[in-house]
Amino acid sequence: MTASEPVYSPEALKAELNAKGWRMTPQREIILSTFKTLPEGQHLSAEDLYGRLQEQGENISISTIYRTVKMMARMGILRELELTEDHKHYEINQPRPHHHHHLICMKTNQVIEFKNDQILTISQKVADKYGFKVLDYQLSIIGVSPEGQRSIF
Amino acid sequence: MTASEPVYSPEALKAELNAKGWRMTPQREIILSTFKTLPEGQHLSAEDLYGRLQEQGENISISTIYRTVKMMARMGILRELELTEDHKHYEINQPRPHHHHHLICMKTNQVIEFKNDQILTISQKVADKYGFKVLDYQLSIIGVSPEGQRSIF
DNA sequence: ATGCGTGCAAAGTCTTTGCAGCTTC
DNA sequence: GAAGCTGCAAAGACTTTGCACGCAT
Repeated sequence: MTASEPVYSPEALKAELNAKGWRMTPQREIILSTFKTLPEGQHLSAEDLYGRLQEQGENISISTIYRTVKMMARMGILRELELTEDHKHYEINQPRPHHHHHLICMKTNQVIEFKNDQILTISQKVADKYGFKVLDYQLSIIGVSPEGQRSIF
Repeated sequence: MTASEPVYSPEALKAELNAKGWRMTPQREIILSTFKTLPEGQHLSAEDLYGRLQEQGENISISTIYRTVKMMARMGILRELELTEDHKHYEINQPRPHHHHHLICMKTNQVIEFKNDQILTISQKVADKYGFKVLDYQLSIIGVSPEGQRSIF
């Protein structure tokens, strides 16, 4: 998937998995669907997703969750976000105009999303120069929020 | 430190630490100096740094290294990089024109640096809008390199 | 029928923390 | 002198892996 193709349907996922000799499973479909219905701006860690599915009565093991989100990130379906905390977060990888970036406060862990069209252009130009296929592009601005600036430490 | 101030000297580090009631130590000076003399484009994980210091006969414990790089990242002296591997890398946080970004191959873990002046402008505009003080800004383009594209998986 | 995927539990990797003694201010 | 800092070892958090069984193709 390039940055400007539509979000995956279950059928598209199945087709791509099968093309690689892999398989569609109920677990993979549930996980994809969970991310697709997540409100914009929400992102889940593996544990978040596990808890959420448990609440819904879906018993998908934590191993499968880790395996699946990593696979989907490698396919470009999910974005792997490194916010300030010590674990990864995932969210659906949406094309413009939904694609966004993150402004992160190092002190409070606050995360603000923002959009900017120039970044796609810059990213594609750089990727083209080196012959890379783009899966995702993220501008992360790391700083200190107004609240964070009020504390000395 | 904002994105356009000069790189830290030992004296500047000491001054800033003291202002917060903290202290300068030989370990902190050695670690700062190691990053400052690192060739552009090199970045070290905590273990890398530990090994490198061991080779030089500097016995700084791994705990101190973790504590120090995290502290320096929070101060804006080091950039914390999340490449594709499962641990963080650190490098000195340099102002323009040395500031750069990363193009990362998800399959081969290859990392290419690139520079782009627009990104500073964009970042400062976004940060200003929300009243954030900028410590670092990183555009990470995640994709697949030409070599990576040749393998099916 | 084949062999990929899942769940479980165990192991692994990276990172953090409690504490006693040392060092800096 | 007071308080932060280090080193050590132990613990902690997150993630991966081996294996047997089940399920998609």
